[in-house]
Amino acid sequence: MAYENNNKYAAELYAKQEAEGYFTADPKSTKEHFCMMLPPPNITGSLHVGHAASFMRQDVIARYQRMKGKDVLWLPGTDHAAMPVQMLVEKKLAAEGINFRTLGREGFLKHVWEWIELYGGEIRAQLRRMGFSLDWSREAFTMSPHCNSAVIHAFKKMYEDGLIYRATRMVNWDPAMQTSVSDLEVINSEEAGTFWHIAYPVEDSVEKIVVATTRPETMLGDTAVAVNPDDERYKHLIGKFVILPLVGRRIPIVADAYADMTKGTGAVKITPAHDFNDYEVGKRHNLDEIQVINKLGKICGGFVPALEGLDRFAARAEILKMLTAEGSLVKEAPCTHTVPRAERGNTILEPMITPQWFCDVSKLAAESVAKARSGELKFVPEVWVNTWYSWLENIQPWCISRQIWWGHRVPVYYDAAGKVAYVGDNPPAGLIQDEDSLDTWFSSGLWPLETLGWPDENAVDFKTYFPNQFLGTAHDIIFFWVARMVMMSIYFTGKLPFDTVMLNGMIVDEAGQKMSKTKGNVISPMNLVDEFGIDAVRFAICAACNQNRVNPFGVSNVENARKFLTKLLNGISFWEMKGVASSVGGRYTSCSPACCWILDRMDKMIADADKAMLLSELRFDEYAQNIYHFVWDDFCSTFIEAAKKDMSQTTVEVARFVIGNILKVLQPVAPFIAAELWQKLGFGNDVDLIREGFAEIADLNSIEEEVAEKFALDLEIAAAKAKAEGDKAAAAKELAEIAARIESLNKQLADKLFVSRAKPEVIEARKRSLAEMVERQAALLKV
RNA sequence: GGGUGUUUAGCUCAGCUGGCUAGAGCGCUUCCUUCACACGGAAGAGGUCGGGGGUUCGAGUCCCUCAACACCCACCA
Repeated sequence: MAYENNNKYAAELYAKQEAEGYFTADPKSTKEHFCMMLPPPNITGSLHVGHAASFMRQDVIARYQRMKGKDVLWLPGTDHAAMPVQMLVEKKLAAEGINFRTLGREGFLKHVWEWIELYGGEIRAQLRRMGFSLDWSREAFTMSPHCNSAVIHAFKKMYEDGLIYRATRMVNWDPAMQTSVSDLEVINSEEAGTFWHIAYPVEDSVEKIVVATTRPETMLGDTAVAVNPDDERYKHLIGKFVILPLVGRRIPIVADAYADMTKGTGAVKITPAHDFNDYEVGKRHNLDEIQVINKLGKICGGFVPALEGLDRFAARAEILKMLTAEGSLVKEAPCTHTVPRAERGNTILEPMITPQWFCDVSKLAAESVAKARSGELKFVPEVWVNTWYSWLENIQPWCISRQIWWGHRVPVYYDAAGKVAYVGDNPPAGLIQDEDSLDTWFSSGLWPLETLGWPDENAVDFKTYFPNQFLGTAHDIIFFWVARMVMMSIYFTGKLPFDTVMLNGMIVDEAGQKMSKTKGNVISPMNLVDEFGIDAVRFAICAACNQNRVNPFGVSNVENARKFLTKLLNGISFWEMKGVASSVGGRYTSCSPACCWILDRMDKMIADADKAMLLSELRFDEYAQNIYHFVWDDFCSTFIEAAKKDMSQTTVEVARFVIGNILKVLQPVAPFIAAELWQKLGFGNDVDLIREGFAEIADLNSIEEEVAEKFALDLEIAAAKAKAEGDKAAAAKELAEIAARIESLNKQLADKLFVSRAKPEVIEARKRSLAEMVERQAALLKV
């Protein structure tokens, strides 16, 4: 009998359980409440193996906590994912020959909603296929009318409190998407580039000052050359002026510590409008900020008519040609430098001074740090707390506005004069709304609040389930999401949104490589489910989820899990033949040594399962491996073999008792096969296993424990004897090993320092070990 | 430049507050269609726990140091 793909059965059971409210939380329940939020995946996305692994861990927790007698709310939902969805729909329209801007905001959004209508169902169907025990009756969406009103409420409050403000500052600008992006969305990539040395003639002098740059196109906006005040080479030039080549602008030579004497030529061109550092230098020296690259990434300002309107990179080439022609380009050298690229779309970003909305989170960040320092906010694994501190302690204002259409629109309204006239919901007529939309993470940051009915603080769900007990998510969004939720919760409620955060590692392929489409090593969890069956995939994922930053995973993991399920089915089928389905089942006090032993092992297995599921531990790999080894090694290899030699009705009933507990421990990981067996063996209806109490230990008395220990030792001795009888050479080898071991134990026990300093239990253990060795030696010598 | 993590069998990894002969899965070798299971069973090979130093009766485990790899943050002339 082999484990076969049980997806059809799984789908039916899941549908039944969903329909009958088995996953639905009950605020009225007298049970302890346990709430966690599903990190909302992109509404138009599909389930990748990273989702599967992260959500799988959460499902194991949800199912385990339910069995432990809690009222569990695991709340599902999806995220509107502003930037990716905007890009997708823009692209789709472009393929149809439509420039999305010609549609206008409302027209474009209509297409977005149609797109969501078309593709929004996939991820939800996949979450169901994975068997995740989510409370679908409470499903949320970050762009729902309710979430929109929560966002507006939040914005208004933060605006009125002065945390949100509009300012014209330098931000990272994506010329392709034509929007600002936040610092976190910038990917710094090391790339090969060129250092160009350009000579700027000093006014009224034959001297020239040579500056080095990787971005010559920005020279059109230069308003100074900076040198280090201590730089002997340039000291005499400070306060003088240079004439900017090509442009003819007269710009000062300023002294600023920013100029690094060891870098380039020691003199640096200053373009305050297109470089973050230069922007700061410009502020210090009151320099003009001259914009020479527009929002489309094209040259503007009209300083060199031949370049006007050229793309920034085409302009670079032109400028180099012109500089060469006039002899100003004195040197070029290859170099590697860091290029800021957009996380979405990979466009090279352009620093740009634009008006944007900012959120000042410095105070909230400090409180978030304090909550972690005090231990109120816990991380699993703990190491992440350091990352938490280092980011939050150096936090910068968060640019929350985006110049795209899909997303929550900034709820600020202006009068005809362009002054802010209203902020919030239901604006009076005749005002003009701000064109910007909000960073997706602004609404995601409210997720644990808005999904429970907030801002209505009297909503039943909010009162019952907030704060949540737990959050599990991938570690790469600790800043984007976790930090924002914590800060927003602290701000609006004074409470943490949850007290334990599990940051899981990333699933990589079996060679440890990040999965990517370009590498072609992506594996689809849904394909695996189709091929191997849902329970095998679930078990495999659970067993692969260790606490490392990366979790290698591949088809072989699933094959292995499938073998295990087959082993389990076969082990149970043995007992079915012995009539286990019609037996009573129970924990018998007077049973065979093998029974005592299996109950003892079972107790350890259950205790280990409970330990692995502590919220401070969360060792999913150990949870799965624990079941694996108990079933395979203890229950099948040892217990069944022993029972074959000494079968009785009592043994069958102990077996039934053990099987019942195996199914309970298995339920969180492989719920469908567990439920099917539960019903087949007559324990109850399959739908109900999820509601059973978790496995409980048999709790052997000391006499039973001794019997169990003796059984284990006898097994070992019997195996050694059997081997010795068959193979004299092996017997001799084993005897030699035992003798050596006995000698070393004797030596240690004779060591006065050891005996005086070692802990008594260690000495006891050594003595016991010695006695066992002597017993084994005696047994072998008799052969 | 700052930080974090990793380094244990051919591969992927367990080894918690130091304590019995360092483990698992896969792979490998030999044998076995034994009546639950070949998605199986039995036996076996394979490790100076990254290098060096230290603390200790005792170190894979603690401390120092060096090295390699990975990732994060900052820099971005």
